[in-house]
Parts: sequence; C-alpha cells; structure tokens
Amino acid sequence: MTKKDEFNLHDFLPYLLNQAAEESSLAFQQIYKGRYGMLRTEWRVLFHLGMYGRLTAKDIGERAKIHKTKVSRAVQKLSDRRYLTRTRDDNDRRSEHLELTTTGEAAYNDLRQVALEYDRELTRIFDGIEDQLLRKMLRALARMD
Amino acid sequence: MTKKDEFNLHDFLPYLLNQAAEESSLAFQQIYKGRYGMLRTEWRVLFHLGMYGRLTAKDIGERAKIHKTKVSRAVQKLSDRRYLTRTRDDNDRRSEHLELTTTGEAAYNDLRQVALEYDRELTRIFDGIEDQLLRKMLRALARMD
DNA sequence: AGGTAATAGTTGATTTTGTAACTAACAACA
DNA sequence: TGTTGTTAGTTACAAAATCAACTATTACCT
Repeated sequence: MTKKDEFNLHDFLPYLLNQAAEESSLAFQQIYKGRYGMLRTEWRVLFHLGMYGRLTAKDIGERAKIHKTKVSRAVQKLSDRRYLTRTRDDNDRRSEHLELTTTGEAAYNDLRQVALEYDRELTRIFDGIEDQLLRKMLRALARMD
Repeated sequence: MTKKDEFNLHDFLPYLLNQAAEESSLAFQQIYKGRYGMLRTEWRVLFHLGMYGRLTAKDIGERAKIHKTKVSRAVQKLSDRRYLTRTRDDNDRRSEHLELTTTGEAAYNDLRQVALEYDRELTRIFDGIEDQLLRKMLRALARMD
C-alpha cells in the first residue's frame, strides 16, 4: 500500500446509512405496528395509495422499489383488513386497481400526521439549510432525484 | 388543519434513509455475497474483528447494535468456514474471544479495500465539505456521535 | 388465426430473521 | 454453603423475506 488506507467502518456510507435508517425508523415503527399491526411494506403501500390515489400493485412496486411478491402479500393483508379495495382493469384484466377505503384513508391520515411530526422531531437537530441539503444528498444516493 | 401539511413520502427521513441505504448497499452486497457467500451480519462481524482485533460476541453486538442471536449465527458460520477462531475466556468461561484467522484476515483486507473504493465512488458526487457534513448528520441520526 | 414471448400478480419452497425459552457459568448475599 | 439473580451465548419455533415456478391474460409476429 502506498499510503495507509484510513478506512473506518463507522464512516462507511452503506453501514452508516443503514444504522441511521434503522435508528430513525424505530420509533415510527412502534406506532404503525402497535396502532395498526402493520409491517414496513404495508405502511409503505398504504402511503403510496394515500398520496397518489388509485394505483396498481406494479405501480407501487416500481415507485417504492419493492419486489412484487412483497407488494402482493402486503396488498393481500391490507385488503383482508379492509384498508383497500381491488378492482380489475377492464382493458387489461391481468392488473387490478387498488384504492383506499374510508378505513384505509383514516389510517393513512393518522399515520401521515404522525410521520410529519416525527420527521420534524428527527430534524430538529439540524438547521433548515442543512436539512434541505441532507435530503438532497440522500435523494441522490437513493437515485430518487 | 391550520395549514396544508406538506407531507411528502419521498422526503420522509426514515423512508429516504432506507431507500438510500438499500440502494447504496446493493453493489457492495453483490461483492461480499458473490465473493465470499456472506450475509450482511457476517461481513459486519468480520469487519469488527478486522478493525478492533480480539472481541467477544457481546462486544460486537453492542458496538454494531446487532442482536445476540444474529451475532451468534454469524459467528457460527464464520467459524465453520475458518474465518475466525473462538477461545474461551479463562476468567469468565461463559464468554469467548473471537479472532480472525489468516483466511479471515485475507477476506477482511480484500473487502476493506473494496469498501474503501466503493465509498469513494459513492461520494464522488459530493464535494469534501458536503461529504463531511453528510456523515456528521448521519452519525447524529444513528446516535453514533 | 396460431404460436411464442411478455406481463401482472400469486403461490410454494427455502432461507433468514425475530422472539422466547433455554443452558452454563458467574455474582451477590443471607 | 445455598439460594436467587444476572450474564454470555445457543437453540427452537414462529414470522417474514427471498427466489423460483406458476396461472392467467395480453402483445407480438408470421
């Protein structure tokens, strides 16, 4: 080695991002799990439908980068619990359109409020500029920009 | 609501962090998985031993915030594959000291180099100041500071 | 039209994780 | 010493994630 490689595990971005993601997800997880018995994929599906309205399972999978089997099972469970309705597309009867029920909407609205407040809580340690920059960088890393 | 809550899923920090973590882990995962057949917990254990030397399973669990059953299984597998040795502590025979074998060291050195280069690749899109700030913020979110 | 390939979504088998209960060793203290 | 509590690590069982194979439908191409 020409010079000492100053590798530090705790600065390794994939590691650091994972630790930050897990730590910062914990408290929110308690809530959607405790309040609605949902798993991560389930609240994500719920949120996608809440934000964008009528979508197919495929749409959700693409937008959220969730594998179709995971989406399928989350949709199944949300449907069982009457959080969403599924209606076949008449033009293409392979796919079905998902939409939140009133119950689903209520859960979404509740959790969205929690998420909003929780996010503010998390970023209270940063100032506005830093905060914006952080999200911009994360979007770049997530290739969501 | 007094004013429209501008909630956006893709700006929600736990979500964003998770997406960034997953996306940025992908390519590295291919390598430790493809080259050594390791799982995430396994390379983490390997790296902890590589960086800090002799440690117990408990030490690793605490430092990396990995549950003891996960550590136990990772250690088991790394031990099966002769990446590490386990020696009982004579003063406290409940715990055992883990140490990388030559093979383990080799894997660690290889992967550390990959990680180092990979990290540089990831952060090539940021300038040095931004980069430092990003890590600082992530450490704060991960409560590793 | 008929045959082949592609797509939306589901299901089943396997692997991995999470939770709880367990063993073995130590500690503390009457 | 004996009883109770704690700790390091493992194991068993349940829950969830992953991967491959599957069904049903549509698209393409000749």
